[in-house]
Amino acid sequence: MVERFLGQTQAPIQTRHTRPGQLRDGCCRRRPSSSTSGRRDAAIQDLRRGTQLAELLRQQVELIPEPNRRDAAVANVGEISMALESSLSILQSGMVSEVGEVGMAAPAAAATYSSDGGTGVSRNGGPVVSRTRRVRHRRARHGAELPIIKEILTEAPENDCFHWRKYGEKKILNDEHPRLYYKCGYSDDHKCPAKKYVQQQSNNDPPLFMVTLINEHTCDTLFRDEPNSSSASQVLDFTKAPPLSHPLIAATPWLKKEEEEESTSVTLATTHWLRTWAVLQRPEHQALVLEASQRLGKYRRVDATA
DNA sequence: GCGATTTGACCGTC
DNA sequence: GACGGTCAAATCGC
Repeated sequence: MVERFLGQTQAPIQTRHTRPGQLRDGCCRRRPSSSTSGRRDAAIQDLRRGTQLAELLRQQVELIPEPNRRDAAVANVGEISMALESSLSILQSGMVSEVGEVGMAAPAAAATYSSDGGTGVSRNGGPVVSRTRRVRHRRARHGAELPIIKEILTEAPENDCFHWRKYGEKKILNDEHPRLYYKCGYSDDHKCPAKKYVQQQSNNDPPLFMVTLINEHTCDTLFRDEPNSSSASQVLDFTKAPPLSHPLIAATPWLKKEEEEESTSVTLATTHWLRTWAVLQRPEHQALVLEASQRLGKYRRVDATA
């Protein structure tokens, strides 16, 4: 029996437990729709397909024998997955609330949370109302503002492919759940400044967590090869990804200016996906993409004959 | 034995 | 003084 992917609910894809071959039949390209909701649905379908492909790619890069390059590649694919899931959240919520500065190296930019106590929407479509809370400016010990890279509402706060070490836990005033403090597992070895705070936001099943990421990782760049290295091809580098105005976006017919105000979230979400896709199209990544495609084709044939 | 986690104390900011 | 963030000793688990 061929399981349908598009017919699944909007529950998040549990990438950690997805095995090779689980990519569902039916995730073929959507047809552009003239309506805004149709375009939104189409974008959601594409993003889901992208998430499946990212998982497939992750399984491929995990076969890289060299631990350092493998970890860096897995981390980058994790960023892809986070970008896609964030984009899905945007589309399913119909609202966008960007927090902080987002660099090209971290395409999972958009969050479904506003730090002023606004509302978000869970990935299964239900509204998430965050309590009004006092938000203090986060400052480093010596008074400097901590750069918040992004805030993400997620059901899987651990699922970002980075190695974190917990260093504290604190009961926060007027919050039911404690805040957990993590720093990069390489903070000592490589002086990586990345940190993240995780706080449960709801008692839903599964619960939702607000993840606040502080500082960019520098540890993964240490693992990257030099530009002239012949072995650099298996490391995805988002710093070279095309800008938002890339022709790929302009060439997407269902993102024309009409109904612009309603298509903003579609555009943003699709931008993340197009950027991801454009990176994967780069020649140095073609070997991985080709292998993933071949495996995908094999699994589809298995599904089709099942 | 070693690395990760826990948790109370401490520190800086407001 | 209250609060959030971090430290570091104690503890846990493999």
